[in-house]
Amino acid sequence: MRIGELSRRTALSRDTLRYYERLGLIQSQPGVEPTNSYRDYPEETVFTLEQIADAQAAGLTIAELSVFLGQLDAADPETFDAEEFLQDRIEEVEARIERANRFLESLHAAKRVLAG
Amino acid sequence: MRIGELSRRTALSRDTLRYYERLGLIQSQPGVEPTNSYRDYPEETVFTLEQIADAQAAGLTIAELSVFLGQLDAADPETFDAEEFLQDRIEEVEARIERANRFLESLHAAKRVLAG
DNA sequence: CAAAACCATGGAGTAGAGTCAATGGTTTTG
DNA sequence: CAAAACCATTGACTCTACTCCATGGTTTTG
Repeated sequence: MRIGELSRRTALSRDTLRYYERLGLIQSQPGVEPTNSYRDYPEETVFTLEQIADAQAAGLTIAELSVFLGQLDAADPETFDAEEFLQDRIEEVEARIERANRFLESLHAAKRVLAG
Repeated sequence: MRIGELSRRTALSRDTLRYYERLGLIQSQPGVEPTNSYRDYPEETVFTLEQIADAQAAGLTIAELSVFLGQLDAADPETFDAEEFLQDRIEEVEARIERANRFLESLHAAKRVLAG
């Protein structure tokens, strides 16, 4: 699909999509028509972008995401430990969710005070 | 307490603490000694900073946090609806937590693939 | 008491994640 | 077929949340 449709379906701006593509988070192909320079995004990009949104909500940076989306095969498999990377991310995300839940409870408490 | 102790106890840099104070998230007093310009932070600041960390993990911006920490009494009570503000934050945070949990599952799945 | 550690203020600089604008082509549509 | 809608590329700009630096004064400590 073209970038316009992808933008509509993901609610992300074209600029954001191009930005993600520059960073390598998503990819596109030249498109079937050779007459223009329009790019073609595969259907699965929609799913990838959903994952990106989830990962960002979980607090990952785009650099970390790149590693995750790149199937975790970093340049040097000698120095990069994929399992360790995943374990570290898991712990960070769990900690973040805990904090978020604690804050959610504060929000509810504040609301009860207002109402009561 | 002085800023150094607060920094140690919260693991936040002095610069960050001063930054937060400039934005009004925390407050300090001139300190008992009149001979210097050292500021004194009340004990409760530690708790406030914990809340700030939680709120940030939950995805709130500092601007939103200011409203929340300011006891929700915005300038004009005619145009500002505190209950609505809280409800909106609650929904956003819940959505964020859902996304984060979904991503956490992706991390676990990736780890299983690596191991298995 | 001198060196090390601490403090304040002001302003500049940085990193991350987009966002905007200019320019110039290509499709779609009424 | 012309206007409207779409697309690509480049580079500059913005915003948020810090972080660093320079300067100069104050405490603490061996």
